[in-house]
Amino acid sequence: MQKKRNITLKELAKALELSISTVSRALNNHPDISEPTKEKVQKLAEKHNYVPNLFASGFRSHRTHILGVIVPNISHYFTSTILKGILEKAENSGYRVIISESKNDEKKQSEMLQTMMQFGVDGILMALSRRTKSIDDILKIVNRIPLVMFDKVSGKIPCTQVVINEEEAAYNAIEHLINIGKRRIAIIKETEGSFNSEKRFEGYLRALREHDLPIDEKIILSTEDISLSKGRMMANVLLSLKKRPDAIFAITDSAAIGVIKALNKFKVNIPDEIAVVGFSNSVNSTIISPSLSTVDQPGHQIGRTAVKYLIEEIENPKEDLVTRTIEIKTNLIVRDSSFKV
Amino acid sequence: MQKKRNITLKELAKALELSISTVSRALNNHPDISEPTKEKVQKLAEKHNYVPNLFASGFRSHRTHILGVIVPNISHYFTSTILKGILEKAENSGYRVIISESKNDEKKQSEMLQTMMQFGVDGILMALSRRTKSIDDILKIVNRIPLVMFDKVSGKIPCTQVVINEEEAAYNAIEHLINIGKRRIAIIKETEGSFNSEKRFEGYLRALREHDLPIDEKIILSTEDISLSKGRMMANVLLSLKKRPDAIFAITDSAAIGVIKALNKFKVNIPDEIAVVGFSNSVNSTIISPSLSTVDQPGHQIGRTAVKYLIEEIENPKEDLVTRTIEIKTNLIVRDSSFKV
DNA sequence: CTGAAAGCGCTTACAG
DNA sequence: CTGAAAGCGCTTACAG
Repeated sequence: MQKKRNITLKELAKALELSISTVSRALNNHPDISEPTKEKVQKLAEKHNYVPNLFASGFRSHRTHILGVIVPNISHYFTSTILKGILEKAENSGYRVIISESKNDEKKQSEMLQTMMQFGVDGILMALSRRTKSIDDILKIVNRIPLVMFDKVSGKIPCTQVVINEEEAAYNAIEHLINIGKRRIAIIKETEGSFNSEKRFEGYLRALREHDLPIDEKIILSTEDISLSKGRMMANVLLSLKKRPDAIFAITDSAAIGVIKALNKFKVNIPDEIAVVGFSNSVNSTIISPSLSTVDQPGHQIGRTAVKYLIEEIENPKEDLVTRTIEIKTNLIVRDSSFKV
Repeated sequence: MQKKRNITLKELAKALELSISTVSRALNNHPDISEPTKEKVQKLAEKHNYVPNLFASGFRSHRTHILGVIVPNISHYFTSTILKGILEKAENSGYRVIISESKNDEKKQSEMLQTMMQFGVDGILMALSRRTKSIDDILKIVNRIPLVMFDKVSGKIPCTQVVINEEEAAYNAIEHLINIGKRRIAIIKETEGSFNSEKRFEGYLRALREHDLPIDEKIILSTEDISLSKGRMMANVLLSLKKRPDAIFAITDSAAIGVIKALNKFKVNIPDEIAVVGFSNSVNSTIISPSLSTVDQPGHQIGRTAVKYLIEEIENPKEDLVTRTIEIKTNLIVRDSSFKV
């Protein structure tokens, strides 16, 4: 099929017996152009459904108005709410967004960065893939175009980082458990110390310390990839202890849900015998029974904020690279799994 | 900060005392160029971290290698699995993907189409937003660049459409309920006849008819926006009937989960008293208790397939526009909510 | 095997 | 108020 090409400035100019420059200016509402000319041009442009070729103008002006986004997994619910925020803010600011999945694969992540550069994106937003060992490729990027990181970040990369108050959020969750009378609180975290897992663990430790509760290695469990089935397994481990915990804090909702499933199976009363708190406020937390207390992470706001800072850096380039951390506040949502013991 | 610009062909040419043409050819592995020259060029390019400016080359060749994707809601789980498939297949085929949300807003959808055109995407993938009244804007697009629709489609748009076997899937679900001994099967569908809702309803009707079961308007419920809370409400309505149904088929998982929640609340035994079947196989369907029987929609495959056809049309332009429907098979997943009565 | 030159569609400093 | 011309970075038909 002979796809109709978009009409160009040149063709409009010819039809109007004007120069390309004049047509271009008329369309951009340049003050130099007379009203009658503007009208004439704009009318014809409309009639022919003229759409400027952004590739040409972007190419000319060294600006593409495209932002690149790299996330580990697009179908992770929390990630998708961040993306929502990113899309919304970007579109409202006149930017378009190219999204890529790194699939938690470091090599893939580097490739993505590379192609994003090739496409001449104006800036990059990214969440680190799990187990990113080498940040060399990222450091190279940082020197070339603005980069803003979110969620999974690294303090070693000099750029703006938008994160939640991980440590404090965990602290509040543990304090809540203490307030409802719990004294022996287990934690399920990640083996490999990711930024997020470590911060949450720190919050856990601080809460226990500040409330003069003992820290017991036996109820500090770590797992490689934290998931529903791992949560279930860890719960079984905890149930088999001589001194069972009276609360379990899992650093992700899916693990917490696994915990609840295991407790339900063994008819352990939640929250009386063992309370459970998760992290994320994913949809599932209201589906499971009893409903899960969890930390609400405002993904939408994280996305919007990250875009805001990125565009700021694109439009006002700074002299030096600095690590700047923006913390987004979270809320603990108390549901049945930890409600008044 | 003085961001380092990418090095250009011109600069490479100058450094090597070669012409731009030669450098370009060497980099593209053109057979005309001698081995020593190629090596020399490629070595220097690598050293300077040369990345071709795809904007320039795309602009030159009228091809951007960017696909536009428009979906109603990115954080809908099923959608995100489709996007996963789209991203994967596109990237493997050398295309990048721009994603936009229409938010089920028709005006937004038209705007998105417009900007996608401006960005010179090579083709568009889209799922219709709910309640799209006018398809004029879409018909205009179809004449200009390849368009492939998926999931929420319209028979009125002449293009390739990738959908699941909606009617058959619903038929199979109902037949399964009949096979486990159910005779009075209710359905919860949408008021405004979306393509998907209508097809599923047709499957429901055909199954009842072919098994000589009566069709009773009282247990055919419709709701505006089908959601968990609406599912709950509809279940309450059904429970209040003199002649209760012995099974409920909800055309979405979220509604089905609402149904289960309501039944649990009234201590109705699932599936003995009332069996429940949903549609989508969302994560939630394994979290709810009892676990939900549901139709698995292979989102990943839908996404991959849609991209496959789109690229085919981009690379081999056809003379005429035809409506072509590709059906992806689904599987009924039987879980506790409808297991052996 | 290599180079000079045109051109993709647009913007903008310069000239009048 | 309008136009001619350069140039963004690349590819490619043409020439040698």
